[in-house]
Amino acid sequence: MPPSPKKAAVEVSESMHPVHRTSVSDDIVAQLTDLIARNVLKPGDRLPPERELCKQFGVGRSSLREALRSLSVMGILDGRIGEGTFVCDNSQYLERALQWGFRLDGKKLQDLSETRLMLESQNVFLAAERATETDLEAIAESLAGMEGALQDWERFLENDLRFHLLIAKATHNSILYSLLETTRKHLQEWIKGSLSEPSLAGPRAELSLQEHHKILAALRQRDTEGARLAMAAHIRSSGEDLQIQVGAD
Amino acid sequence: MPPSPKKAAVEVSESMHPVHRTSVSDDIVAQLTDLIARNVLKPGDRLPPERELCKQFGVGRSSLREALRSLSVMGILDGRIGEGTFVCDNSQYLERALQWGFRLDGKKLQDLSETRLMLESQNVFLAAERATETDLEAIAESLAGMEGALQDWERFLENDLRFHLLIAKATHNSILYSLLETTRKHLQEWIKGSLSEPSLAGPRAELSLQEHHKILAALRQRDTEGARLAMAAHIRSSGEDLQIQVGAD
DNA sequence: AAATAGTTAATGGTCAGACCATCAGCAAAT
DNA sequence: ATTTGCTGATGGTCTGACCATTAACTATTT
Repeated sequence: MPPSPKKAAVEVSESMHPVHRTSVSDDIVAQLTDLIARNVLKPGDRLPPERELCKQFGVGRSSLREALRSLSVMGILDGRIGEGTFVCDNSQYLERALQWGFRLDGKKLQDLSETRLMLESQNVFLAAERATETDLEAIAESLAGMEGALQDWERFLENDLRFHLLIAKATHNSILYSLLETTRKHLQEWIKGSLSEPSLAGPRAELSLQEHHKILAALRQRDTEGARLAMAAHIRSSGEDLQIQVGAD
Repeated sequence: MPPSPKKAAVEVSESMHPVHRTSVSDDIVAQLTDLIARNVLKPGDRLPPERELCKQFGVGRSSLREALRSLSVMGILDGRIGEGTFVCDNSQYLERALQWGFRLDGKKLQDLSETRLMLESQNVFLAAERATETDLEAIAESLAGMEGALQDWERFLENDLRFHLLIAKATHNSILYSLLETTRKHLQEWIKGSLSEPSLAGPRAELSLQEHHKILAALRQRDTEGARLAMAAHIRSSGEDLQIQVGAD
């Protein structure tokens, strides 16, 4: 043996790099998602039976099922006993993904409402430019629904939500719509969880209605800046109101 | 047998509702995500061995593994051979989820860049209010990095990206940061795919530098509106430039 | 002929057991 | 004190079996 007391190991880091240990099911997930992303597998399509996919991929059924199940959990595939496995026709992948993210990432309430403020402001700005007559009609309808539900808090809120989502839809930008929808939903759930009583009676509802009318008016006039300001004011006002209720808890 | 030729089936839809057949692995996924969302399982924690979890849940190993694997694919769990299964310490669940969403949801390029414009504008606005001295220093450093890499296109872009992400970070709003980061990354990949040559030599880089300097100056002066305008102008300008290159394809 | 009931094959869902690959920890050897 | 080799624990994979449900077909009844 060489008597050298301290022999440094050969340094060959340049010529070799860590091996990539890719698990079988991860590989299958990657392949399938690729097929879906490239639209080779279209929503509604039926995959071959599991036992046959096993042969095609050359893997055991467990590994294959781990991959399929992963995609099912994410809302991308849908397996039905006796029928087969299908690609979900929802195509709302971004929304689903966002829900998972919000659910697990314990975000601060302030960050959430800040994000919402930005989204709503920008959405109404774009909507003022792009809303079609049909869009405006639908928005007006939801506002009418609010007016007709001053005594029914549940229905009032429902139409309130519809009003805002219809505006987002009127941007004709599906990303902005998805972002606002999930942000709002998550925020609403958060509130529901920490607010025992909906309360919020007469005067607040009247004010809210007034604010919504202002927004719709700006939209109709294609007043982008005015719409943005009206929306920001509305959200700030309702936010303050909420603050009071939560704070008084 | 009753001789009635046409006996209508009993209508009891009111008193019975479709049974909820919940698959075993879905149940486990729900339980585990709940534990994580409620912080009972903290990032870095190690789960019991699979064979023991099987007993605790009272399920077979396949079903359990389908659940664990689903969470692994989503970047929530991390299984290491010989060591165990751990809760990912990333805690960037929202980012991961967004990546999945963007990957599968074939979004229009215009929607993406529009979303990016909004995020960057709003982020720089908030950053002008909230950036700490450390934040500003880091941003200035990345700008210096750009200046020192006028000949190295790769490094220039790298510092460019860093500049924008540091601004997003300076908002101290993790949601806005995640949204911008994933949107940008996805956009960049999209571009890389449809752009063979990076080209874009001297004059464009100089202009870009100038715009970045304006943004930083506005940030330093806490000029929220100025920062927003500078950023919007910058993105529009670089967007037009990109349009030319892609269009000239 | 039409509606109903029963049968069968296909398919996803679950379980059990086995084996492999890899890692941490420890003991033995140098 | 460092290296080497062993061992048990653990995730990863495969196989085969059985169950539950569905659709399609067949036989029966009306």
